[in-house]
Amino acid sequence: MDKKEKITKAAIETFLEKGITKATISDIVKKAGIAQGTFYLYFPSKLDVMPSIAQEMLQVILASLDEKANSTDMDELIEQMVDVVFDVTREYRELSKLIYAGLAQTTHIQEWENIYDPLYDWIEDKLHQGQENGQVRKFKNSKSIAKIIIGTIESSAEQLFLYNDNHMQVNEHKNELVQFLRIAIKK
Amino acid sequence: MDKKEKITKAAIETFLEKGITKATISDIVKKAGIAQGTFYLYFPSKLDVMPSIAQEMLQVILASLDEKANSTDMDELIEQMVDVVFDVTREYRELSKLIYAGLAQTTHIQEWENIYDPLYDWIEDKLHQGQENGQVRKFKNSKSIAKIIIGTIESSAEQLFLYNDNHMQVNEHKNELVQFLRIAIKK
Amino acid sequence: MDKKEKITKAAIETFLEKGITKATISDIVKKAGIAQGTFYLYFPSKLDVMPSIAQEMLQVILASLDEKANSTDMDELIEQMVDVVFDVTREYRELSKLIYAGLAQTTHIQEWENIYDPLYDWIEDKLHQGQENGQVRKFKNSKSIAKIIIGTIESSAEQLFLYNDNHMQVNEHKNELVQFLRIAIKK
Amino acid sequence: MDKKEKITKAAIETFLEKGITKATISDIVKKAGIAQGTFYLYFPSKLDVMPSIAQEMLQVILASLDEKANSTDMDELIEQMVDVVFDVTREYRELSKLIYAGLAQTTHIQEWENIYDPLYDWIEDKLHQGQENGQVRKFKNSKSIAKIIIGTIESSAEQLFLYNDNHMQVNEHKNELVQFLRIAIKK
DNA sequence: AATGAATGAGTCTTCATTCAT
DNA sequence: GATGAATGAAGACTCATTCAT
Repeated sequence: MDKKEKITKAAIETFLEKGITKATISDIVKKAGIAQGTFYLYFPSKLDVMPSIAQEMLQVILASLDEKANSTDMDELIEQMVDVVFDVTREYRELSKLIYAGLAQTTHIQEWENIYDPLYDWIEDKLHQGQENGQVRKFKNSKSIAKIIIGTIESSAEQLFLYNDNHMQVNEHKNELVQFLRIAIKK
Repeated sequence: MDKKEKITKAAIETFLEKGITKATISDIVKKAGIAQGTFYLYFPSKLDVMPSIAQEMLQVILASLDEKANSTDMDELIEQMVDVVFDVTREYRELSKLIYAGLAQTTHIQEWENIYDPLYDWIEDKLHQGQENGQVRKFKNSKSIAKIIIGTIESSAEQLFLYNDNHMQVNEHKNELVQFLRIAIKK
Repeated sequence: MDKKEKITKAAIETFLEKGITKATISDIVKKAGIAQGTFYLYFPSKLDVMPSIAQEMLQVILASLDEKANSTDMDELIEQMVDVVFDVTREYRELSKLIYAGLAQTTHIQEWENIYDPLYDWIEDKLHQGQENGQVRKFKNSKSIAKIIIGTIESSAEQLFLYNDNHMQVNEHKNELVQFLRIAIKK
Repeated sequence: MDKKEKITKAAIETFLEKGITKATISDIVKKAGIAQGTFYLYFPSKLDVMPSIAQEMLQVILASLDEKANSTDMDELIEQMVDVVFDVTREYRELSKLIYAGLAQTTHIQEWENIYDPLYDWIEDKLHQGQENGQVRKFKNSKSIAKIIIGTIESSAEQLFLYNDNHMQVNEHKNELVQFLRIAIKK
């Protein structure tokens, strides 16, 4: 494992443990097992490690979608998509939090968009297939719809797993969400 | 104006100018015109001012909804709601950013939920009225639907105004979103 | 109970809990149930409460000596004295510590001497009685001997109960001390 | 001279000049000629320098004992010991005070015991020699006796030089003390 | 006499950054 | 490239003290 990767892994762990603000470069290098000065040979600052981290998170989502969301039936597919995003968000709950937080502090917004693009493409592709099957209605701008769908699912996942008040019933909410998306999309 | 309010106002200004991380308590008290120690009589730390700020932001949204989103026609109402959230997010773009960033750093998640509750109630109320008019379909859990709607609109607003890549057409996206919500909700 | 006494009691508790350095006037007034400013009506500073505290400690020792150290046999009396100082030091272990610490920080040394005087007098008196009985040898300066005796017993008590390393056998050490004093004093 | 030693020396000077409470880390580093942050590489806080200081004080006593207290006659040896402790306490009066004050504020009591051990050993060794010469009586626990002797001498020195009321005649008191110890120890 | 909110000078402490090795 | 001791600027935070009520 090269130094850059070592630092990224150590940064993830440290951010998860302490939060971005309280994490120090000293913590990171200690965990990475390298010298204080070495960090600066690879990253100019703490926050510049964020894009690499976001990249990793999205790869997990995409891999999981490829594996688990492949039904040709739109009703089923929507449920599978919701399940994947919910599962990943739940499993990487803290990692998600820090990505959202980290991005709001960086100037890497543009990179963030680029990182998300493949996910929007994936959805758009599925929508097109659904339209060909006659299961999905026509859209003026299917890229927008893709973004809306992802936004809808992710905001629910956030409410449930990041800002969870423990009063919300996960399954009940999920069923409403799936129903909501089905009606909004289907022909 | 009491000291707590003074501090909150000053904190908003300071956070907007410098960002949360770079803002110092020293900056805030200078702007508030109070002594360094006085800050600590009201808030234990910089981030503990965030809930008050979030409160204020939500009040703006609620006031704006009351004023501008009062159609009895569900199609129109949805567009009005989207407009309000879009307008407020656009206008208070930086304030929104800092709230999202700030919350991810605090442990005030529970408070955050309490702050948002009146907004969910507002939507739920409108949904019930729509159901009585026969314009809106029945839901198992209308609170969930309210949260989904807000999440959907806000995530779009975020994508457009906070993480905007400048490639998205605002109006086109908005129209898709309105359409999306109408279909998802209506009978 | 008047305010001054209230403050003294509260100061003792606070010093015991937090140590003198870390104890704040704010802590003391909170415990005393009075206002911040009220403290300054009775004491100019935190350390100026110390003499009152020392006074209280010595009263306990003197009362205990009067009650428990009254044998007319010098051998027995010495053991009783040692027992009393040991018992009091053990029981008021923390109070003792803070008195020793507090005195080194105050400028109330003179007061401290005055406070201890009755104790030296008590010992001197007993020595004179012993000399009349023919049990005690003659001294050039019996006040000095009184101070030496007290110093010897107290330093042992400190070693045992304040700076105790848990390796010293209390009884064995006490027996040596009693024997040591008996031989040093007796005819 | 390494940094740790530099800091210790500077701390001694600073404590002597200002007292422990009023001495600041800033004072210490200025005197040591190092940066503020460097202090924290060697000591976690101001009071954690105390054991090093105590160490140094004891070395002075031991060196002085080795040099000046080496008579084979017990009567003479006792007087030499008393002289040494009196001289050192008088000369390092303020240093002594601050050690007593500092230790009472730290949690380094165990270290304190370890620091004193060589002194107790020194005395014990002399007692054994005296027993072999037939000048000293037998003890059940000679370690206890060593501690009692040191305690007796030091408490006298404290009374005379630290908490001195200026009414005590040093020589007269010393003579009584020497006599007291001779009788208590000798066969 | 009593209050307690407000003060702000003064410290402690952290930590990104450097640079001689 | 790698190191890590040293730096010192920068901020957080405390708390004795004041004073209008």
